[in-house]
Amino acid sequence: MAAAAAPYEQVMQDMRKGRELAARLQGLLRDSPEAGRLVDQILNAMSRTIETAKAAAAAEEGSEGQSEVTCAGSAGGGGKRKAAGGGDKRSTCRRRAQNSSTVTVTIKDIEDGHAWRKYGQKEIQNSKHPKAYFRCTHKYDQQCAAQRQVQRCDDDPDAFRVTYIGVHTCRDPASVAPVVLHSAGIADELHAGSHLISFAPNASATTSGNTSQQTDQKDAALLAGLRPLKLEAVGGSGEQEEVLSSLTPAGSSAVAEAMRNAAATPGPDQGDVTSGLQHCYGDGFADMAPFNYDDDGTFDLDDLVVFGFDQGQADY
DNA sequence: TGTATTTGACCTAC
DNA sequence: GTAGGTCAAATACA
Repeated sequence: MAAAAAPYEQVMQDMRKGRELAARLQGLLRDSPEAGRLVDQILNAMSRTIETAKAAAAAEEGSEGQSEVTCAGSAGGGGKRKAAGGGDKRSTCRRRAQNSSTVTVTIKDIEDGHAWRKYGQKEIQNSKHPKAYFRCTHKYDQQCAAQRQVQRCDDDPDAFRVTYIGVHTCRDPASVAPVVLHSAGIADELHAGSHLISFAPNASATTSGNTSQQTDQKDAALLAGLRPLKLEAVGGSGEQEEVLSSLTPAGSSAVAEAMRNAAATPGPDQGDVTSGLQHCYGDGFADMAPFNYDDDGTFDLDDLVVFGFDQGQADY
């Protein structure tokens, strides 16, 4: 327990900073591009917070130290699964509700500026809507263990219940913002590998061919007011009611455009921006809740609903 | 042609 | 035994 004291201090420090930044952001969000920079700072602070918390939790957990959700490289190469031998490699990897930070939030817009790759979808018992499973696009090239599960709310079709598992450790070239973090003191504390959201309209100064090409086109679609999230209603057969797909790195710039064109676009005006925060804050705040972050510890980002949280060490 | 998504099957936790 | 989570071949798309 003594070992957790230092991380706890760090946690509290970061969270206070997050709250302060959030308060500032509220005032700026309306029409200032500086909101973008603040968002970036908040994301990084939260990311650090979560990592610190995880470290503390791991220390307490002792031997249960592995906090990542998945085993890197277990599926990267390919090869048939019915694999031979007998020993299933995944048996050690696949755990339900693993000991990693797991946060569930309810948001209206699931766009969060990260590149997600859908790897599965499942009908869930007692739920009208299927649950979609996403992992970070950079799971294999950067060993980023972040995952999320998205399910449309039964009672509010406009809302999504998003479960974030793990924290991004990747540095998405399509998401890295050309935003200069020049705020005194703050930028220095930010470290590489944390969340970065681009608020630049053309963040396609990337060299990875696949994303640049697709990003351009999806940005174009986004500029036309479309969301990167595609919802396909599949009525009739009743097999699936909807499919969540196509979250792309382009989303980050979509947010920027949504901000810029908020007045002119009938779409999700600032909601897009706050929704990015929603998950961010949901991640951070909910994660920190067990650390007694604050009595009334709300960020006043009113759209955020912390639906619930599970500590990584929760017994399952 | 390369990449992302879909989807059925498989595997594990409960 | 069932439900949830993941894999990977097939397919779609840009």
